Amino acid sequence: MTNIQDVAKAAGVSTASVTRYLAGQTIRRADAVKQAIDELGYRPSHVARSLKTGRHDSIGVIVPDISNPFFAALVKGVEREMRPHGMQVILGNSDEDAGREEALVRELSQRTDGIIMAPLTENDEIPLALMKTGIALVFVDRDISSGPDVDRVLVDNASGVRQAVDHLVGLGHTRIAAISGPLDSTPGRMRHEALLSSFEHHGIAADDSLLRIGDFREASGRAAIQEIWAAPQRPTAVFVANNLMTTGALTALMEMGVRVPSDLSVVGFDDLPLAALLDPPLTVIARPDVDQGAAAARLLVERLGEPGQPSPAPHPTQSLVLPVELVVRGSTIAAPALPEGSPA
Amino acid sequence: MTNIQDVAKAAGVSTASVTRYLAGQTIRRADAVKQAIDELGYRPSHVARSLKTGRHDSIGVIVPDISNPFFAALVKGVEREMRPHGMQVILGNSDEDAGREEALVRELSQRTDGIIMAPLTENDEIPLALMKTGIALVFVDRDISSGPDVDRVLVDNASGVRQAVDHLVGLGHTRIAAISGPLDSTPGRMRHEALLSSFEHHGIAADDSLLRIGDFREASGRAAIQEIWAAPQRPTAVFVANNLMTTGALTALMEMGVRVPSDLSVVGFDDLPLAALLDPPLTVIARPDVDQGAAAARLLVERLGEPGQPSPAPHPTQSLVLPVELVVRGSTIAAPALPEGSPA
DNA sequence: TTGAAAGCGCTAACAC
DNA sequence: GTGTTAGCGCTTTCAA
Repeated sequence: MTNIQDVAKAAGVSTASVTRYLAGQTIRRADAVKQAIDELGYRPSHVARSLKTGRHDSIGVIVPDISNPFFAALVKGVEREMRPHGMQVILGNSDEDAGREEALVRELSQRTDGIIMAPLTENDEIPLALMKTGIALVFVDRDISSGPDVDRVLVDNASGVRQAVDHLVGLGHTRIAAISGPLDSTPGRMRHEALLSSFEHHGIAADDSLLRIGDFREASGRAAIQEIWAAPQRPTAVFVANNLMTTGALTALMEMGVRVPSDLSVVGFDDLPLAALLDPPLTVIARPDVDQGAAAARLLVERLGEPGQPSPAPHPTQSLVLPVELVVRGSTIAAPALPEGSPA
Repeated sequence: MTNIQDVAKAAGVSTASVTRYLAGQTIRRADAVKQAIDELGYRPSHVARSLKTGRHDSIGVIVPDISNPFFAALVKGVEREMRPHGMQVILGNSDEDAGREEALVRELSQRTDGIIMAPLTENDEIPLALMKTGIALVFVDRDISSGPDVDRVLVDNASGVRQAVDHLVGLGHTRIAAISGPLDSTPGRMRHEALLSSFEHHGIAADDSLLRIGDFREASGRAAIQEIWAAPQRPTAVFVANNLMTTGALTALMEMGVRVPSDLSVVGFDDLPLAALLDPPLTVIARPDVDQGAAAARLLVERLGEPGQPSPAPHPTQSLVLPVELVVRGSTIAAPALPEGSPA
């Protein structure tokens, strides 16, 4: 590879002048340098530059599952926001694996100026270690319980669950099942807690045989709904705490011959790309995905500044909570008439 | 940050010995070095190491659209295959934008030892430039017309289209519409060519009013099906060349009140995560996604070798063509009885 | 086995 | 505005 010395020699200047030219400063022999660069096909070594400056002009995004459309959209939001700032976005997919998350953090913290991540669990200690290295950090979608001093973007999980439960109760449902996410993750815990408090608010008794905890993956949604449907008293509606588990639950229901919504109303957290095309179209709590990523990217840019510019002054961390929205489609209908002898 | 000198000093050895320890060689004062590393929390600088060795122990994957489930799955396959080899996977999403693809290639070629990519078009010159830098390269899913000397993994597009057309013809369809992909991309061109030759093989006249070219994105599927449905003689079946356009077409059909499959049979290329849950369940050509990524990763590993090991001897490039498979679900049924006066 | 020292390619004082 | 030069942190000859 041709290096800066070759260019300097060819242009008859010092390497310092080439650097200055590259940095956009005005130098006398700019044309000669430009020509030398073009002719030699010179590309500055990113590695050498990083070693010298300690900057990388890139950021990392670490998500638990890139094949979850929510995270794919989130990443898109980050990229769109970062593009005009001249920062490369490097993506890491931890595949819901703590070991892999750690490897990614270790790796990306050496190649980037800042990291946007959705920690696997609230007890995740990996981000703590990261913060000590001084790299800029933004949590998105998920939080950790200790170490509050980080920028973060979350959605209003509690409000979403409340809207879902209100909607079902408004349709006359009282036997409501739920498939929650892992209680050691922020969205899992917040949604589950909001569910219980919504039940309480509406005077609905929490029936353990109708409450299941999954792991946010498709298979756990399948298993959970099968158990729920085997309960002594079946529910008339079910709330599922994320998109993948909803998919699993719907598949299992179809296989079991349970008709949605006549046998069972279904409302899911997270919109799905094809939710409107499903049979029936799915009622969901939709939350911002692209926007959530973009918001996280903006927080990071505020902290890092633009490439080539001096870093902005440190400022207090920010917590953003984005609103969510109930989208009523066809998978929720009024509860069937109460069987004889039921309480009002 | 603590560096190798600090460790060497603390352990009372030279930096060379620390390097040797890190490389797994046996040195006399190994314990002291280990202790110094632990106490100081030393992490070798990846940047400095890369500058010196020219290796990165990581690979890049560049896809046109990470929110396309096909590419998300492909990336997953790459990561799963790479993990045991100790190589980090860095992901780039070009968002179907040539400028962004170029930026990613420029960036990742400086941070990785090899790149797996799906070039945007067959005329894409970016990979050619990349090959000149000597970095290892594997094409996946898409190819470029010039510069054949690259490892590649494709799927049997022609066979897939043939299976789809055979299936429709077998159901009695003769007025078959098609929404093809961009003719300057490998899958777009191959599928379109296979379509025309399948038509010819079955004696079906290609009707321009039923043939549309999209861009593999959802909106173009919507627009195309609307145009097709406005044709003087409507089709009884449509073939759509990828998943996103299929989604768009189905949405538009629903909005137009066209019933699938009674009004129109639909077969799509690419399976969808929710294809079985759609109304009706979608008949598709399913192709390997995770496996395609894993295969590409394997080719790259064969070329690069393991981190820390000497590189394997160069060997001829390989081209893999993976089989695809027709999955018949509910969106294709027998063609309606011919209107009076039609030819047999 | 070990240490000294050169140098990967670049940037940023510093002196002119 | 320009050139000289030290040095970012590491690996790798080379001699011992």
